[in-house]
Amino acid sequence: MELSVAAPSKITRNPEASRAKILDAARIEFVSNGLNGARVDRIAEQSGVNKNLIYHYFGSKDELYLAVLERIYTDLRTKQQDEDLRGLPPVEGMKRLVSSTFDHFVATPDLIRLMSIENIHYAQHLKSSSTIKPLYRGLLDTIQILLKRGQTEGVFRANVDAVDLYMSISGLAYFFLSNQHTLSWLLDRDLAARRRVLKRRQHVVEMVLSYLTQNSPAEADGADTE
Amino acid sequence: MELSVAAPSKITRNPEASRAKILDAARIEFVSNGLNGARVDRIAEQSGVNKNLIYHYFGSKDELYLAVLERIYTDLRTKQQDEDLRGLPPVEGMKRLVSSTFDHFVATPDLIRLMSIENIHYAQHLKSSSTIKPLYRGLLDTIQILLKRGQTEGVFRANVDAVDLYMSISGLAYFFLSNQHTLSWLLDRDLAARRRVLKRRQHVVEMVLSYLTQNSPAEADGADTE
DNA sequence: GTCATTACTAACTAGTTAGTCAATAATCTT
DNA sequence: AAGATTATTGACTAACTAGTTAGTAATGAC
Repeated sequence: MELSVAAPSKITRNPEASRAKILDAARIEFVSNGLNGARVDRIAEQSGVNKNLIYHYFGSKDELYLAVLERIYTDLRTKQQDEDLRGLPPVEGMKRLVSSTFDHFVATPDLIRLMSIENIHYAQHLKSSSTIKPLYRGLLDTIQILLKRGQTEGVFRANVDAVDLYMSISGLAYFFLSNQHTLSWLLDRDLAARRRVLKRRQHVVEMVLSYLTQNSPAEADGADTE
Repeated sequence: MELSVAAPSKITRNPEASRAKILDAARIEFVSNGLNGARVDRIAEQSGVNKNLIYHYFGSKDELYLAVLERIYTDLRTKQQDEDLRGLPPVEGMKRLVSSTFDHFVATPDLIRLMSIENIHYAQHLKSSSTIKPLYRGLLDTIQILLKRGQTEGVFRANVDAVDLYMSISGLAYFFLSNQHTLSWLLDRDLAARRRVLKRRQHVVEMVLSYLTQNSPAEADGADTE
């Protein structure tokens, strides 16, 4: 059918290419339709391979979904080179950490959607993955290092929990993106518009930094110092 | 089969009770399994009515889902009596707004999950609802009123957008709850534990308030004053 | 070159699932 | 009390869908 110009061999069989095509099509299918909405037949059709090849390589729909999940999480933590930030002055380092987290979320809508989908399923697939969890250690360490140094230098407030801070940095960016469809409708704003996104980025950085750089108030209601 | 003691009439037919039973079962089913994972047969079984009665009252699975969605959104905005806060001193009013938003999210996990589910579906059902959207106007007005007065009194920073602030208040609480399953696993913490939740509440209030009460820095990178 | 392995395909199946049909009976209308 | 309407049911169906069976052909091992 197709007259190939050069291409030495590998015309009839190509396991790596097939695997990759399946994974790419699966990612699109799962991200667009969720786990239950995704159709194995559609993945086969879109990737141009026979359906049974999917089962040959991945075993089941759920295992294929897990493969997609592992890949996107690994990509996140590989690209997010936060170790570089550890040497920077604390304020500068935090600013960069917040904005790069925000930027990566914006650049990878698939990640946001898969995280939501996975939480709808009570993280049951993630929990069966051995590769994803270790990726998070480094990020928390980076936060901890910047936090400590900022506190020693007296520019950051005391008693900040690294995990809480991580959740706030992520949450401020995440919600805006994960819920943009409901929010855009309810608030009468196109949150996907470029200038909205940039404005939001600015807002998020400012919020995190003002929290960190303000002296912690002693009189916060109901809080006993742990 | 069942010997009823008193109960005057209404044994054989009871449209309102049937509708309510269907809606209750549907809520549990959609919240637990998502839109695609939910089964109409299971809703019929759990509510104890014949499946066709569901179609008689609600028309289709999607319309039933919308009915569940409308009800939970309406409940949120009915219980969230933010109008009361408008008369309070700005700092106090904001503190209460943040903590009551947080508390309502914590108290209504179904709402969080339905919001996530709806966003996975690109808010297509919400957009076909006429009842939900108007509910949000009042909340934004409350934020705007408190914001303005705080700025006039000189306790809040200038140039805060009410929509951005709303998204931050919600986002800080929402992410922690909506993604608690992945986060608990990845961060090695039981985020559902009572003391974690209380600590998080404290953290969120402090973050929003420090942002509001700190003077806005002029030197924020890349931001031209609009 | 033979044999085991691996890549790949077409056709099939058993189970599910949203939605319907056809009917009965309770309640409302007049 | 007759007739229309509405609540309620059990049985059915057409379409779908994850996974399988049984096979062919290319590649690698020796």
